[in-house]
Amino acid sequence: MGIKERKDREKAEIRKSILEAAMELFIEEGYNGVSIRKIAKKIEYSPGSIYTYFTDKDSIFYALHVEGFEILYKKQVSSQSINDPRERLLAQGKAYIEFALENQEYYDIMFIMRESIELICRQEDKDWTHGQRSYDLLRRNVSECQSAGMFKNQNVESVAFLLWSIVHGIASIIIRRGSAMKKLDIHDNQKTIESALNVLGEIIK
Amino acid sequence: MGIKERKDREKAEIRKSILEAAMELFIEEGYNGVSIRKIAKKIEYSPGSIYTYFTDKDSIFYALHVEGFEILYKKQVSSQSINDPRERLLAQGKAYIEFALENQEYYDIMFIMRESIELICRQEDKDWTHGQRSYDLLRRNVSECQSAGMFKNQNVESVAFLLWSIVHGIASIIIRRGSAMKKLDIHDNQKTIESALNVLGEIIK
DNA sequence: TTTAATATATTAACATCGTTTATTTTTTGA
DNA sequence: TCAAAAAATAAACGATGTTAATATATTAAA
Repeated sequence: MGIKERKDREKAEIRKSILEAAMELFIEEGYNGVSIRKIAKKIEYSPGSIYTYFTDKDSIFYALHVEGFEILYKKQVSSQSINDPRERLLAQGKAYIEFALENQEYYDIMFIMRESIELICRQEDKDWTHGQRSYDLLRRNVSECQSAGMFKNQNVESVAFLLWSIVHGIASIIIRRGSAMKKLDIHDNQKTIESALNVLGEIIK
Repeated sequence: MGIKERKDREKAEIRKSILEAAMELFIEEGYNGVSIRKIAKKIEYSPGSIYTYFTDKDSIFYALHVEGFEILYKKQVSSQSINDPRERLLAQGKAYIEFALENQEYYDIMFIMRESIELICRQEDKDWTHGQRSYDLLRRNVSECQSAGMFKNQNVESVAFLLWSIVHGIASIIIRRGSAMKKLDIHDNQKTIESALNVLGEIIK
């Protein structure tokens, strides 16, 4: 029964090439550059064929959103090896922002864009499978920090939400307002992030 | 010379009605619900007429963005009356988030949306006049907190950027991921924000 | 008041978009 | 080899932003 397997493999390959083409167009030409017709032209298929692999345009972005969470989670896990809970938490924050800046388009799709997020709500029955896994990691780290004496008299949920807000805030401002920041006397993103995280490190005790 | 004035007034009124129609459509039907043709129908003009008042669709969103900053700045100024610098800073943060949640569509246009922000970069010669004013207020407050002994050994710019990131993070997560949050065991936005700000208040010393 | 100039409004067209349907081509399994 | 199934296509639909040619008001000067 190797034939069906090859078939599946081929289907998966075409699917992948659609996602690759979509991502390339998104990087090169922005959101408006991503059209079914352009994707089709890029992979040398007819526009209609795309609908054999994806139900609509939004679901292409949804698939990219899933890809993005895979990358993020791997990165997060690899920063989990640190023993000290406080250091581990800070490293996770750093990894999150690093991911966001190294994969700005993925981050946009995963956390900022209207289009993909609207679909997620439908697609996942208002659940949020992929984000959940990453968020659970954060919660666990916060909880372990608390066991180590940090965040006294604080709710784990509140702290986790606040920390996520902080790193998301930093990442999304830089992604969306990078050029405006230059006029706020913020010139070096890398340095700004570092010092912001330093302030955060000083502050979190 | 009252004629020219009346003329200008009339022009301004039509302009305003375009913006009102655009905002209504945005609130009622989301971004895709805002089209030149629908705006035109709503104000009983032909689609082409819109272009007498705005160069393109993006510049309509740009105008809304400017409106939004007017509202935000007023709100921020009114929370400036508090004497204690630390309390004033916290109040400003609260006012910021309050504005964001009470005017989610404005906030979206001002800080999250791709379309309007892309234009801002062109329109304002990569400057950011309207945000600048609000950001200066934040900087001043941070600076005065520092004079009062807070944020020792910290850079004003870094602290300001971090604080902006925090409130922006909270606001934008709730606006974009409100439904997903329910699945993260976050049910009451208002309570979450309050306790997140409480943690922040505890943390900031 | 009439007329020329100007500002505003409209219509119709263009290219593009996402998506669907009917049709054709290709591939599969017996 | 051939019927059935799957995949790919072309053509069409309605909708979009925008523009150019045209028509209609409105204004300022004669």
